[in-house]
Amino acid sequence: MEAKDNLRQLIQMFSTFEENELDRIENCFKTRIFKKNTVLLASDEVCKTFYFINRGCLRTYFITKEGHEKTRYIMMEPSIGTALTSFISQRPSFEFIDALEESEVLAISRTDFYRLADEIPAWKNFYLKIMEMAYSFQNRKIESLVTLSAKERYEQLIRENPKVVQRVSNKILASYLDIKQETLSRLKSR
Amino acid sequence: MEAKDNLRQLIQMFSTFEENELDRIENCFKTRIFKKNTVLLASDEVCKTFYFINRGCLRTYFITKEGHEKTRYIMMEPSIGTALTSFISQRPSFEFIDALEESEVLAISRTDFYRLADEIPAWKNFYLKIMEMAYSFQNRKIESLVTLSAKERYEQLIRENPKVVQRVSNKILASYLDIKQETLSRLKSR
DNA sequence: AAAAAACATTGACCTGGATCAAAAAATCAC
DNA sequence: GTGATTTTTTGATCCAGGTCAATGTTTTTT
Repeated sequence: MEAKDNLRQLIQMFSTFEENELDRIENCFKTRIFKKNTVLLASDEVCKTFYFINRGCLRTYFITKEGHEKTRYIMMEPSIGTALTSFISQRPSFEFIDALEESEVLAISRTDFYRLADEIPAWKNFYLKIMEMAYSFQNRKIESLVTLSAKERYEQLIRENPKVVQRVSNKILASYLDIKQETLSRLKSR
Repeated sequence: MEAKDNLRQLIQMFSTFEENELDRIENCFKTRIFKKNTVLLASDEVCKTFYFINRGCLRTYFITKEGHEKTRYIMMEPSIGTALTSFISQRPSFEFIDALEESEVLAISRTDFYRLADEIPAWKNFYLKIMEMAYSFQNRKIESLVTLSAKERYEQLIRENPKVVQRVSNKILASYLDIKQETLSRLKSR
């Protein structure tokens, strides 16, 4: 099956698995399809699912007390992710997850995810790698926020993630870059 | 020995160890004392050490192309840390580590750190917990940067980490909060 | 304890990006 | 396909926090 093959391929980039471990892991994932704009996790809910995106695009974001959306992370196929803070702590999430396009994902429950971590050492390494990457990603984001202008952040995104710029609306891109939609529009015309 | 007892106490807050494991771990750490302003890691060096701060205060920071310091993290006793991105990847660090006060630390080499992770499951869990915490911390920092004003970030720091505000110079605090020293000075007088 | 260096404060001024408002263009729903 | 909703663009204005410069104050060095 197409989606599960893609999953196998991706997780093997992070850690080394036996065939039977891959079978075991694969069986924990269930296919789900979400229509555009579906909310997979609302704020105040506890995040109990980890996603592999096989087709489409999800994002995590939160809403400020002034009512503005701030996008933390955009997941475009093939990739993985979830509302990590809540997934880890099992406290209510301040983040939302929603689908920016119709998306086909493979989902694993937190219970299964952690069971795998206890029972398959390579899966614990996989988890560790994910955390390392997530950390580095956030670190990089802070670096961009504190050293680059709005325009430079936009140019960096075009350079490093042109697919996202092509497929995602300016409204969402702006919220990802932490600038206003109006500003982004002006940046592009300059 | 005082410092090593403090180390034992701290790591047991993250994971559960046997006595003999603790002995083993403890033996990997060497005591070092750094004078104020000592640079423990310069940018472009590869970070090969992880620190437990038993007394004093270290920080990680980087320098922008305009020559401004940006402080990422302040470690005040008792705590742990290092220039994580380089420590993980073993690529040259863009971050520096230096001592904000005369500090007594226990240091473990990356080689020993990873050997322990392979040989003591509880240490791998410890590492995972650290990564989870580091991730959450960075996430929180981004949230503060994108939702709070300079004044609100300063007030949050006073609220959540008053010790740091007392012991660290305004120059460093400002670079931690991503504001200018002059602005911080004005905030305080308002 | 004096000189030097680093740090903190205060003032005047400037600017990148936000805000508010309204029109134009694209997308969606039936 | 057409009306409704959402997104994008453009204009006018504002302001938090930066910059530059000068003066105090504290810390370090000798």
